[in-house]
Order: sequence, then C-alpha cells, then structure tokens
Amino acid sequence: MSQASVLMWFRRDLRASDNAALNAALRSGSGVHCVFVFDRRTLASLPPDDKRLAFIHAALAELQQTLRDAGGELLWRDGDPVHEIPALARELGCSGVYANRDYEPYARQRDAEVATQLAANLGQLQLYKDTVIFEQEQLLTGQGKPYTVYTPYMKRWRQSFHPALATEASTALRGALATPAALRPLPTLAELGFGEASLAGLRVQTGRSGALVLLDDFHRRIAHYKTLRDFPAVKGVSYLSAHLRFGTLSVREAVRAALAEPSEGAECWLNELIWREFYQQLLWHFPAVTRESFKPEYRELPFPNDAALFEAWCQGRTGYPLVDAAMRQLNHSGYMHNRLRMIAASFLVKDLLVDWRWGEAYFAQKLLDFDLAANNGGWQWAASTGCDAQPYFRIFNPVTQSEKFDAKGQFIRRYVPELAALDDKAIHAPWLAKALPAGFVLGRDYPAPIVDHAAQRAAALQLFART
DNA sequence: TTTTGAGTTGTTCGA
DNA sequence: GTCGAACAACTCAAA
Repeated sequence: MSQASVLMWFRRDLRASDNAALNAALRSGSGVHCVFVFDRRTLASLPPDDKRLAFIHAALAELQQTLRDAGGELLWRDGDPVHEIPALARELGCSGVYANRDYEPYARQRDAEVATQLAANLGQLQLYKDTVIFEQEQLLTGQGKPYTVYTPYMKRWRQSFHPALATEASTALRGALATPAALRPLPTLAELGFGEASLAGLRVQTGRSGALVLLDDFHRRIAHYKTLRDFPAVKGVSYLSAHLRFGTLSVREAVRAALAEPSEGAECWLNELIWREFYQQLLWHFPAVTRESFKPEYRELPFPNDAALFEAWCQGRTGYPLVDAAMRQLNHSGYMHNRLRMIAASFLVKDLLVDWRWGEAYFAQKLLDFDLAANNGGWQWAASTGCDAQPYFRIFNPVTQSEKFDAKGQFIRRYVPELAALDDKAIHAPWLAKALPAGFVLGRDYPAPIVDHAAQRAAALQLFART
C-alpha cells in the first residue's frame, strides 16, 4: 500500500455511502483515514441528557463498524477541531483533509480556521457540496441576487435540477481505507460527560440502519404525504428530519425517493426538500438572520416578553390543549410534528407576544432534528419577520387549528392525559364547554387559558402595525 | 426602465 | 353549516 494518505473528517454526514467528500477522498488514490471530533465548543452548551449526542453516538457506532468491516477505522478526538484536525493530519502525515461543506456561521468560521492551520503545515481542507442539491451561488435570480421568495426559488430549483445531481456518490471502501494502527472503541456517553439513558423517550430509529428502515417505510406512504401530513395523530410524515440533519440519510437519496414514483404526495414532499434548501441558502447569504429579523422594519418590535407566559409555553401549561400537547411532545421526545411547530410558534409570538428568538432558542435546545437554517426560517416565517412576512394572514387561531387538524382530539389525549375524558368538542377549548366530566375542574386539573386569543390577536396586530 | 403577476401552510365576517 | 370575499399594501422576480 502507498504511504500517502488523506483524512476524511465527518461532521453532519454520518454515513459511509453516498457521501461526496468521502467519495472524493476514496478516489484520491491515497489511503483514507476517517475521523470524527467531539467538538467541545459545541458540547459545552448541551445539557447532560441531550438526545442529539445519543443520536450521533449511535450513528457513529454504526459508522465505525462499517469502516472496520472494510478494513479501516473511525478515529475520534475529543476537543476543539481547530486544534485536533491539523494535529491529527500532521500525526498521520496526511496530504489533505476532506469534508463536506456546512453552511452555518459557526461551521464556516471553524472551517476557515482549520484551513488556515492546515495551510501553515501541510495539505489543504477540501470542502464538498453534499448536504444540498444546490449551494452557495448556484441558484441566483436574473439580477444575480439570492432568492428571498420561496416560489421563484422553487421554480428555478426544479428547472435547474437534473437526475445526475441526485445520483449516488459512491466508491468502494474496501482497499481504499488506510489500515489503522489500532482499533480504539468510541468513548461512551458517560465518558463524554453525558447521561447514558438519554435515548429514553426517543422513538426514532437511529443510525444508518435506522435511516434506511424509515426511508423504506416512507416509500410506502409517500403517495399519501400531501393528504396526511398535517394531522399529528396520523403517521403521515417521513420522520426523516433527524437523519437528514446528521447525514445518516443523504439528500440525494431523499430526492430520489421523491422522484421514484410520481404522485401528489411525492411532489409535495419534494417541495419540502426544496424548502430545506431555500432556508440553507438564505442562511448562507444572510447569516445575520440568526441574530435579527430578516425584515428590517421588524427588528425593533416591542415584544412585552412576559417570562411567566414563556415558562408556561415551555412547560405545555398554556391552557390551550393542542399547544400544550405539542410542547409536551417536544419535551418528552425531542420531536414535534411540523403542523404543531407552526401552531406553537404562532401562539408564542402572536398570542403570548414573546420575541420569536426565545422560541427559536427553546426549539434549538430541544429538537433532535434541530437545524439552524430550518429552525430560524420557520420561526421567522411564523413570526412574520422573515422574507415573506404577512402578519395579517398569519395569526393562527389555536382552537380552529385544533378542530381542523386534531378533530377527534387523539393527539391531545396522548400528550395531555388529564383531558382524556373530555368529549371531542370540549377538548379543543375546555373553557367554552357547556359541561365538563364529573370531577374535572378547570384551573385545577388543567390550566384555564393563560391569555384570551381574540384580545392577544388584536394586540399582536397593533404591535406589528406600530413600525 | 417599466410593467406585471404573484406571494406555503389563515381567519373572520356576513350572506 | 357552508361559502366567498376581505384582510393592506408592498416587494420580489421576471418579462
């Protein structure tokens, strides 16, 4: 075997197949070392029971096994990648470092620092497009500017797409991986300072194998995606978000699934994948959205920011059953159905008059599938501060939404069991019910609504009008 | 340069 | 209960 080697640095692409950077590394003709860095700068901000680290850990365990089966190894480091990656590259005598591009501000800064460190020594940091179909300046308007409206972006995306862009990127691992000096097991979660039991409550299957199981399952349901996706009590969505986030599923596989068998559902799901890329490119071109409203006129909105109301929202104790069910689902499982994310977000901003960034931060802390671009885009959309603000159109009525999307209260009953005995009508708004079950006292067994929707709606309109 | 058509996901009100 | 119109005005993107 040749002495020359390169380093493949895994980040949010935790799979050994259909991986652009890995593919390029394998084709370089040098032995490929693989590494993952537990980034202390990121881990420091996570609670000890963080579900994402458990998800990552499970994915890494599978990845390590896959690489070992092919005669290689997944190396790991625990520290600051800006130090660890150049040090490891030097130690292994690598002539280059391969990784897939990450469009978040922190990642851009980190990669720029790593690139500088490497340049001073040996090799180069080579970044590849892997997490999206189109990146950076690939899709611009006729004026050469980034798109800020979804529909024209989506049309352009579809016009520019061709199947080669979603073709699998794969070269055989066997024989191309560098032979490891030794096999070193991954650190346990406990050794990393995290709780071992943090996967409890996590219902989504983990790792590359979990991604494939979910994808296979969704294949059979995708035709019904459009009609079922809005009902949280129904199995209508893909449940692939966390896998797309951590790269246990590639976006190309997702797009291929959307195009495999044309249907209204598949078409609709492709639009969601395009939304994902829309927000990715928005973050790339406008990184300031992480700190402030996209729309300048909404940067100084005087939100009252009542801490007690915010706390009630976090705990799922607002007295609005579907909002509370949604928040309890999030707190319990690290997941929230897409329809509920809109309802919960609209409620926090338009009913409780709390700054959308508080909600964004809370979701960022709790969501297993948390993605900065998508979360920020979703919150700014719900708050009407984003790139297609329509405040007059976008104040959800939490009761109407509940009656529409959880008509029989199945979802509410699952997550707010104290309301289980209420009938299908009363369960959406217990305070309006003519008669409640015997022994049930509103305000004791379940909170009375903490705000009046009609009044808060008017207040929100005023708040947004005063700009 | 000017014009034109359009803009994820809703709600409310009145007939 | 159902249905259509109003909700405001503006900016974006393309012709």
